[in-house]
Amino acid sequence: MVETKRELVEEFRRDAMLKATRHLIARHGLAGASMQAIADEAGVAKGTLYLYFEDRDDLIEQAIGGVLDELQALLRAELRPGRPLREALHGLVRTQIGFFETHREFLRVFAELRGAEGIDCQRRWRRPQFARYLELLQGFLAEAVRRGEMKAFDPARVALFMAEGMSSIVKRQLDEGGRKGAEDTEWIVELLLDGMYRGRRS
Amino acid sequence: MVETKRELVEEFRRDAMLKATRHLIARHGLAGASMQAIADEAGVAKGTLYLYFEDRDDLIEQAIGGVLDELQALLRAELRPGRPLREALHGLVRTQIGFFETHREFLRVFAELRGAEGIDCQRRWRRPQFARYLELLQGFLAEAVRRGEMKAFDPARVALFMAEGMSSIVKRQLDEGGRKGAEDTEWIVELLLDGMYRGRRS
Amino acid sequence: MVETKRELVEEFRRDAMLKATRHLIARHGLAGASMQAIADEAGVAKGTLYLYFEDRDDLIEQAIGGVLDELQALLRAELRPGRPLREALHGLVRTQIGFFETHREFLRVFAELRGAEGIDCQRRWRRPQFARYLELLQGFLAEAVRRGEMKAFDPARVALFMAEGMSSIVKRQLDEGGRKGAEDTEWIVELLLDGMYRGRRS
Amino acid sequence: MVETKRELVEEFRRDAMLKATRHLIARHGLAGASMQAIADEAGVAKGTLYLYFEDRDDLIEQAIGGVLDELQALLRAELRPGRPLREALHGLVRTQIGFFETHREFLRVFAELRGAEGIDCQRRWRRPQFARYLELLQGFLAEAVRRGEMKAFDPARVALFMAEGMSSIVKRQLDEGGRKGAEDTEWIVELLLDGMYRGRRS
DNA sequence: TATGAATGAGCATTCATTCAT
DNA sequence: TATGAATGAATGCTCATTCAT
Repeated sequence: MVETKRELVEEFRRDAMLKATRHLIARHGLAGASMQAIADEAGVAKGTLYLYFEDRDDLIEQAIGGVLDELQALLRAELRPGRPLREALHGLVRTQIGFFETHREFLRVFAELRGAEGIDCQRRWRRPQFARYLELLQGFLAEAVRRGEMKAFDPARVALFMAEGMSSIVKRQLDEGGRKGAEDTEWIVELLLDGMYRGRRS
Repeated sequence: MVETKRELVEEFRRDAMLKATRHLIARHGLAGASMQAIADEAGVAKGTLYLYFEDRDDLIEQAIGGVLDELQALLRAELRPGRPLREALHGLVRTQIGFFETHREFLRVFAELRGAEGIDCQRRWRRPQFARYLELLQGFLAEAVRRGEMKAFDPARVALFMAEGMSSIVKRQLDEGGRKGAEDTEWIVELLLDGMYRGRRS
Repeated sequence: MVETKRELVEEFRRDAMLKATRHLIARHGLAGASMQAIADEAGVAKGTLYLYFEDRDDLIEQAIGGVLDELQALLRAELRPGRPLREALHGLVRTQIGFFETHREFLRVFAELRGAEGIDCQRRWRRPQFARYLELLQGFLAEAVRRGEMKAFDPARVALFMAEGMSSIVKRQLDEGGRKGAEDTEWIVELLLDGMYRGRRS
Repeated sequence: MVETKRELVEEFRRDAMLKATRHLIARHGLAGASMQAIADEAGVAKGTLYLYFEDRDDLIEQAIGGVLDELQALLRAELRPGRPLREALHGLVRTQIGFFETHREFLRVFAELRGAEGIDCQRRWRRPQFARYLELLQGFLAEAVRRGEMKAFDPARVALFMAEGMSSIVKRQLDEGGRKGAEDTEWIVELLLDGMYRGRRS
């Protein structure tokens, strides 16, 4: 029982540090999240951060990873195998938009993560988070192609295209203060499924 | 005449600095472009950089801006008013892919720029470059909507969506060493115009 | 009785801490004996160290002092007043070499202690341990001079000279893994008593 | 000419830093010679140290190395091959004592260097300086043995013994403020050559 | 005008010490 | 009494910016 209490306190502080980290990254970018700044924001001493996390990379990895894991789980539910493409896509877009509306602080990280993809990644954590997200989406699209519900586009490429396009929209929406998640969901799904062309089917 | 000569020399050095900056950013990222590294690469002294540019941000802004201006001009030619949507889109995608194939060094910056969009502009340069690019595209789409060639989607949103999706594809393509610009152009245009859906027109 | 029992326990823990300290110093040098490392090695909490010792300096002083006291006692037995110089010197060298062969871990500290001798005693513990050791030796030599068995060299100087020379030999011997204590004893005694010169008595 | 002036200034500052380093080591030990402390003592900014030296190790190595090289050269002159043992030894002791009387700040470093010999040398510079000094002495002794002027003691061991004994004497002398270099030279040479024993030749 | 030596604030990280439990 | 989480000063090092030459 005593142990539980202590653990609660620890969990609380740990969360405060992770939250502070995300907050700072959201406001000032990865570079702006210095250990001192994080400590100040979290209301602890600099040294305390090192009691909870290995080093800066570890702290940032966990701050980012936790949230992305959550998103991952939500999307996995929407993209369950066999679901009709249109329906699944609708769920995907709606979920992702909703997620970022609650974690708006997180869009910047997401963007920086994508930006750093692929080149000269000395930061060990940058890679896998976004990659796992893409694989999920790609897997679903591949199945849709097999089912004949989707054109024979390369699922990996389309997944990337969608992910980027979509999150840029959410980001812009939130930057502008709007909250038109429902509307956005509609046109994005239509654009992706049926295209923007009004003319005769080409 | 003497004045002109001096100006030529100045322009030459200025260009050397901008080129060095772009080169370094391309190879080592924004963080790798330290003032010392830029000065060395450009063959000038560190202090000289401050005679031509306000500070590091200014230098980087101009280094990036120059290239984006070039791209801007190319795209403006493709998106000339009245051009059929499909044709213009084709040209847009092809041009942009081709541009980044020649300036592959530049994709990283592009990504980082987009990542930083909109939040906390201590970095004052991040904003306008990408915005101008979008406005161009958005203008063309608006006209397509007016002409009735495109569905009544918000041109600003679609422009953003397209731009992000497309550049992420190019980035990935180049990261992987591939050179399938022509193929990519085709499916991207088809996806955007007609959607990925294989079923009956919805 | 209860009190005695408690005292025993305390003494036991105290010893564990001192032993841990010596162990760490031996393996990783003074700098490697951090409070955390000592606490871990001793199986107590960091805070507990401060219940038994004033601060780090105090702990280290006592850890070192204990061993030196032991050596001191051994040497005192060898240097008992009136013993013939050659015999006593032999005993001294043999004892000291033997001591360090069993406490090899300790030579490093010994060396660091001597290095720090005499200057700027922010480290208050460095001084007295080695000094006491010297006084013992010096006292014996003074007597040998009085007895006319030794030349009228300043006993304090000779004591120092001997002590340093000797322990450097042991240190080197052990560093190299050798175990030639007996041999070393012989030549050191001969060098000190009769010199290295081979020619006629000068 | 202009170049010469600049070089002079640089050499001057460089020397100030090296001197400050030695001074601090002498007063507070190696650990007390932090980059900030050295910078303050030398009257420069912390960053300036890194313009002249690779890193802390480099700075300390050079501060120590330069002086030891000088000593090395002096001793080499005294120990020239073929010189009679007594004469050479006299020169050696006198020179070394004199050297430390002018570089008294240096004795502490010397002692710490010897202390750190042989075990767990992560500091790359600690080793070679003292070793080279010993090899010089050892070489001379080996020759004296070959010539039959010295007893068949192991020259390496005797060199070590002498070096340590001697420098401890100088150190003590200087710590106490005395300046009895001449006297010390005499008894040390006699002790080493003929021993301390007053009785009949043994 | 051009230089590059000098600066010092800032960074991530360590560790002796304190103190609420 | 014993604990170990929390602290924060200190460390080695980097780099954008300044300024005497």
